[in-house]
Amino acid sequence: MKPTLQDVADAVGVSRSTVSNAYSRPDQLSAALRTKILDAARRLGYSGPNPTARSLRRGFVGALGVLFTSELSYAFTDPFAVRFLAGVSRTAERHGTSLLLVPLPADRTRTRSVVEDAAVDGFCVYCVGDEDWALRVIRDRGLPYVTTAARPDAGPDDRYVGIDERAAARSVADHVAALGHRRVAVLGETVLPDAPAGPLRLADPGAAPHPTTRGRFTGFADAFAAVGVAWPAITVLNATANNRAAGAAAVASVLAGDDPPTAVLACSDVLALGVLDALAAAGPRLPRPVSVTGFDDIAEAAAAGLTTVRQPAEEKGRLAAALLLEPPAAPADGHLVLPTDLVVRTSTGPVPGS
Amino acid sequence: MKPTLQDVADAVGVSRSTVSNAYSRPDQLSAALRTKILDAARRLGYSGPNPTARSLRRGFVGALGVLFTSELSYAFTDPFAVRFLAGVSRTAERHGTSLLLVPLPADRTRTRSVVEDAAVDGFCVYCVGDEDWALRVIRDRGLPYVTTAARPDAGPDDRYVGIDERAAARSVADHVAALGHRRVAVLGETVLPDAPAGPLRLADPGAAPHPTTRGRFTGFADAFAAVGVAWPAITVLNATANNRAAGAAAVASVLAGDDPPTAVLACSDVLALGVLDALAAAGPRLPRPVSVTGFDDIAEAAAAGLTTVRQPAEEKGRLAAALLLEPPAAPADGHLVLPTDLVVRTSTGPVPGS
DNA sequence: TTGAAAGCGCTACCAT
DNA sequence: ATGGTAGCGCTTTCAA
Repeated sequence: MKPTLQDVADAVGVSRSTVSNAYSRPDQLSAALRTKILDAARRLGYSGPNPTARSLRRGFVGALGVLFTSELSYAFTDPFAVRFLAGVSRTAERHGTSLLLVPLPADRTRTRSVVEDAAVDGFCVYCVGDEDWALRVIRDRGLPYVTTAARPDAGPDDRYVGIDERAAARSVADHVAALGHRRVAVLGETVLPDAPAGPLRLADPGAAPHPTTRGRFTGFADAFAAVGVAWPAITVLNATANNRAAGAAAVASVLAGDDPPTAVLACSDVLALGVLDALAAAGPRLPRPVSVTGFDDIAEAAAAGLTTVRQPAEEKGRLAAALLLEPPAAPADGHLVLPTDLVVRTSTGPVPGS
Repeated sequence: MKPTLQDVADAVGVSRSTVSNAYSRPDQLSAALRTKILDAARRLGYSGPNPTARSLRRGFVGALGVLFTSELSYAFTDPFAVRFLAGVSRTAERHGTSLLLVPLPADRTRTRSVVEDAAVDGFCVYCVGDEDWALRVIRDRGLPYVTTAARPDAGPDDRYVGIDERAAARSVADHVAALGHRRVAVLGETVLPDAPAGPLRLADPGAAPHPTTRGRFTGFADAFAAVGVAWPAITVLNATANNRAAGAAAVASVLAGDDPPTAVLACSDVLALGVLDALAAAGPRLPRPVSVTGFDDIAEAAAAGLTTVRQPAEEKGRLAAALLLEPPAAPADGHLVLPTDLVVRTSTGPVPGS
């Protein structure tokens, strides 16, 4: 049996409070007594107060939950997510706070979920897809949280650190439109639940259930509407996951068709890189070059010459954690809207023959 | 005040045990009563048992600690570390286990450390540098743990999942030696504590304090000894961190010298990529091309044409977690030695003029 | 500077 | 199927 604080107290002949103080409030007892206690502890094999018991008693844990509403391994697979986490971890480190990465089980019917059982003082929720369920649990638990995007069901206590999705998307779409592109496709991930890879009917950009996709599609639509291209004339492409292969799969059929778009605007860089892969694979069979844009500006984007919108990934993570860990950092309304930049590289060019 | 389980029990007029069962052991009470309890809970705003109290009572937490003996953000910055984590998270996910990433404070003198306070059931320790202190804490706490390398101070209970560092290093060094290289440099990170960037005196490869560096240097030495190049004839280069820039900085001075080595063998791909950067920067000033090798085979290695040793990064993480979460997975001796492969690309070639 | 008392919120065992 | 009892290991008033 592991010894407890009580055992140490007994061994030294003092009370539990004193042993507790020896660990947690060294200034509350004489140095001599403290040494004596610590020595006895070492001798008995007592390694300090039990963290769980301590948390229970104190009422807080010293850990921040990080929730990815997707497979947990996504967090380490997607370059943007990794940089976000790097930012979160930087803030956490400064505070000596641990990070609890919580896997969201595919099976939500399990009686008790990991989110309900997470011993944390708050949550950073990285929004990808359908996190409403998890957010409800977090709210019910009364835990503070920060999301990476404005939520449609946001309450007054909701904090987030995001970007102006619509304006950012518009900036890159304006660039594409200015190059003369009129036959274009937009590409998002899980545009509609359970949709297959490839073209999709979407009545209007606001019909995309996920807020991020909705915001970006709306920005794309704004830009093209301004040059006379109405939404129905735009091809909507669906990817079944946010990765390169899924991006390639999503455009495959339209690239194989006989009148492919002259530009594809993707909702993320990884999807856009997938489009570039598909283009390379289709190669000489294509009637003309296709412009491609991404979103995020991950490291790989530069190497690939991808035109994209840069958003400050690490900063987003740093601030998300700071909103929780450094309350004064939070502005009155709890929102932080970060700047974005259009980054023009070689993946976009004028419409062939225009 | 948040309601407690007791409040719900009072409201429904049952005992605490019954409410507890409603959440944790649904089969222990009638469906009707359970529904009634859950409804009352919702009405009162009770969101389920307090995770901390539950852990205290049950004696386990349902979380695995992951310890990086370095800045926590290193975990998300180094490509190899990220893939390792992806593997860990995959196993964790399968078990519905959370991952607690604990930051190791630079300041180890703080009375109580995050390692002592981490509420976890075990630890995956990613070895980089000086983790002895942290390992002692973990052992003292009596927690099971797995490291990513054999530890010199390993006890009988120590489990690890690693590779044969020495043999792996030898395989790539043999390749370099076979190409005729005799004037070579080896490059490691923090070869000696607090050493500056650049050349270093190291009496013999076994003198490197860090086990991984020691193993790899020894393998390099083996290969060159076999072709008549003794250790003292090999230049030892030190990088002050495991990243590209540090790799470049480490070789800068020897590249600027008038008799640079014909090959540089690095202990990691990121370091090797840094050497490639330095080579590119030195460019035409160099008397002859320099062969470079890495270690790990991260994604960037392929793009850069880097000759390296592949080790299964994700697998390492997956198995490390499995050793903890699936005890039967652990072989009797608690070790798992994973295979490695020499991957020859374009960064190595025959000695010029040989 | 030290100690006694009073729980933190829950679950598991054993009865009924 | 349900309830009573007895802590899990600790910290924090408060009084001495």
